[in-house]
Amino acid sequence: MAYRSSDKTRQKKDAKRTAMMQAAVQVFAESGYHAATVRDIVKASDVAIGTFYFYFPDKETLFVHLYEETADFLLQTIDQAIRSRSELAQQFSRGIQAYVNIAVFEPAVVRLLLVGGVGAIPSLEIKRSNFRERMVRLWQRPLDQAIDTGTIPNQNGRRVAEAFAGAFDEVILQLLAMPEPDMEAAAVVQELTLFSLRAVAYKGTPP
Amino acid sequence: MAYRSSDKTRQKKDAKRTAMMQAAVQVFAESGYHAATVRDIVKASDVAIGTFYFYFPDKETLFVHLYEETADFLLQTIDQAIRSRSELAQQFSRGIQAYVNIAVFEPAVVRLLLVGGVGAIPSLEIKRSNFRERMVRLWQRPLDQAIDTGTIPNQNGRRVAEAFAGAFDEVILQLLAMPEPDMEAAAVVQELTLFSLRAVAYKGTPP
Amino acid sequence: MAYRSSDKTRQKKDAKRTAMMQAAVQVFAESGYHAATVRDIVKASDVAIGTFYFYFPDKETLFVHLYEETADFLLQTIDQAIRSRSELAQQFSRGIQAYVNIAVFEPAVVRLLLVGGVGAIPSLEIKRSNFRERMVRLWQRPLDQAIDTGTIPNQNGRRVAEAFAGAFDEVILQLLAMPEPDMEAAAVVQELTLFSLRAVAYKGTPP
Amino acid sequence: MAYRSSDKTRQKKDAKRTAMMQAAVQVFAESGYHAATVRDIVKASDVAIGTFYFYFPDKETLFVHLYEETADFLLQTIDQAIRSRSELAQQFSRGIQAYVNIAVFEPAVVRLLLVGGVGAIPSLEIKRSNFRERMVRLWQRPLDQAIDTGTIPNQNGRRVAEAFAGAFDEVILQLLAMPEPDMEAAAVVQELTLFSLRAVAYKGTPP
DNA sequence: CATGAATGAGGGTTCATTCAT
DNA sequence: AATGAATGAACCCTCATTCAT
Repeated sequence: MAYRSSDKTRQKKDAKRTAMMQAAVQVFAESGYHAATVRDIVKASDVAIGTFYFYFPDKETLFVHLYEETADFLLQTIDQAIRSRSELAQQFSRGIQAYVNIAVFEPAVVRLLLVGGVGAIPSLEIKRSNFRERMVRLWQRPLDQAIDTGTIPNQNGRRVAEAFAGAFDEVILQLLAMPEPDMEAAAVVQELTLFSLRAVAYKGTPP
Repeated sequence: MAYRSSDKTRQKKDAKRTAMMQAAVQVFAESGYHAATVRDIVKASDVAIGTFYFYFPDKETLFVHLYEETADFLLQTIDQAIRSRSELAQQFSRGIQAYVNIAVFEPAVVRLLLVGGVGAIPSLEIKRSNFRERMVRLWQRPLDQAIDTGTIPNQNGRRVAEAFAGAFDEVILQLLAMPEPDMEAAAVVQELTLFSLRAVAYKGTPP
Repeated sequence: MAYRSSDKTRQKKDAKRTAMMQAAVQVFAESGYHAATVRDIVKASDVAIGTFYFYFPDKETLFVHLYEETADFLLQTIDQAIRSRSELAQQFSRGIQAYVNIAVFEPAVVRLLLVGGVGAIPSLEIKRSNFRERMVRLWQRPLDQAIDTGTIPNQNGRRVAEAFAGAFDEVILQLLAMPEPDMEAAAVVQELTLFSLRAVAYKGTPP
Repeated sequence: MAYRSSDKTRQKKDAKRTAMMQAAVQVFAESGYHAATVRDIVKASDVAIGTFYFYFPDKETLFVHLYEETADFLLQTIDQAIRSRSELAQQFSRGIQAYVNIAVFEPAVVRLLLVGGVGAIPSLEIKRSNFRERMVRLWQRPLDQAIDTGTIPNQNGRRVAEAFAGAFDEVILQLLAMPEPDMEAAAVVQELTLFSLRAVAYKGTPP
């Protein structure tokens, strides 16, 4: 009694937790795991340091959680974009589009995944390689399908997918390093799409 | 006599210094900048901690210096390999070969550059983007030449070079994650070469 | 009506307060002052942390209060048992019996007094030495009387009482450390009684 | 070379370690484990906080080590005093004498053992009960011998030894609470000896 | 030159306490 | 009355760096 709990209170608490997590993503993305201090995060969230430990068990757990959540979000978003089409050229076009979109609108998400977690923690290394693996598989699936259906000539789908994963990451990171990433986004999407189609010796008409 | 003695001393000093730097490269590559402690480095060098500060001003300076030196070594080695040939296909083949070679024989060098310096230090960020920039230019030069001479169709040489840089890095990192990288090295070189030639719509005969 | 209502309220409030204090005694006895957290106490009382501070000003004050209250209870119970008899042997027998009873039925009370408050807080030190002092005096009174009446030979009543206080505490603590203290309780009472009577060179017939 | 190590340096280091441990004993004895902070200890040793961690792995380990070392010292000293004689009265006289001596000359040692470690740490609880156990056995040995040889009547040697252990502790703690413990020391020894001999119904001539 | 004892700023975390609801 | 989210002082500990020997 008293305190009509589980209604507005709970919502507010969840909102705050979410806000703190977003702030944490920014800070981790900016400085990387080690350089980012809990004090930095609470400063960015405008709360006291004790509040951090009210919402999260510790810095490491939060980071790993954020990393996984963010990885899932990125991978699922791209995956859905790819799966929304059945033609290879469309699949790449959409997938790259989705990736670039996230990079432009949520640059911290991409930075967290690509640079924030590097060399962070032993316990994260496995998550990281897991993320890389899933990223590679993301691009490998449409490739293998296209090889099966004869849309593209036979090739090492796995290795090509690795190359794509690395290529897209680098180009997107370079894009984010520019003063106005959104200006270039469309061009990047198109060029990467054509690049990838050429790289797999795709003979159909590009999108 | 005197100059010889001082010469020897100098040599000895340089030898120790070099040994410590090599140990440091290993440690930094292994753990990343923050997780690597000065104590780890001196332990690996089998000297006292004071000795470290006799040879190097501080951890950060050493790291930055190592990063630059290592970057120079990698870039120059690849660059020379590329410049040793004049035909695009050969240039890529040799360049990739050189990169893979370094990765297989000096994995710490590659790890230091690709992961050890990520999110390490603000003062390193500029060196890192510098390194990325030079890496991109490395591949862009032969591309632009080939475009100029009509060997390959017109395309955004810069962007394609970025994609290559990222692609090669990722594939090489994946190679290093395998149990016996040297077993796969030759295949990786060939596949990456073909990949890159297809990606630029090269019509000549592959090497 | 009004006074009854407020009466009920008062009763309810007191009941809750009492319940919390009992829970606190258990927690303090279990972990000691420092290791016991306010959160432990409210968890054991099944109330919110704010409620704790509604009933008690702070952790330290509660602990001191609990300590004093518990000390009073223990000392008075033993004292009454002693005063219920006029013969030395009976007095010791009854006093020891009372002490052992409390230990068996309210072990937390004994633990709180004997170990929970040790090295807890500067402000408690005086209460602790006070408790020890009263405990000593408890046993000293019948001793001095017996010396006065010639029941036992002359001796340093104070020092002997100190020895008894310490002896009883230790034996009782050892008893509480056993798996089933109540099994041994009767034997402990008898042995301690005989022990103490011998120690004061009592020549009458033991109880 | 340089630095004639393992001679003066090592001695100095050991001396400092010892000095810090003594300071730590004082601080732990004064405040108890939890209330004593590492900063208190280094302040008492007049060194920086890092120096503490150069010599000791952490607070807990040091405390446990100190506790064990101190316990061994106390128990062995008393044990030797007891074993130096073969007659019960002499054994108790000497043992008590040894205990009181330590209390007077090294009060912190006694305080650390009797109050400093109470409710400190789960990992210490076993050491504590171990210490109590050994303390009891210390007094039980001469008792059981005397019972065997018929020097004293049959009785529960274990329980009596517990009582003695508690009695001596309490009297000694009370002694240490006095303004000038050494003034009373001799009287305490004599009285406790007589007390214990009476308590076991010893009929020979007291020392 | 080389050593390693010594330093202390700063990081992660706990927990008694407050206060708006 | 009761709640529990929020606070921040203070704790333990690490590690880059210095300096007397």
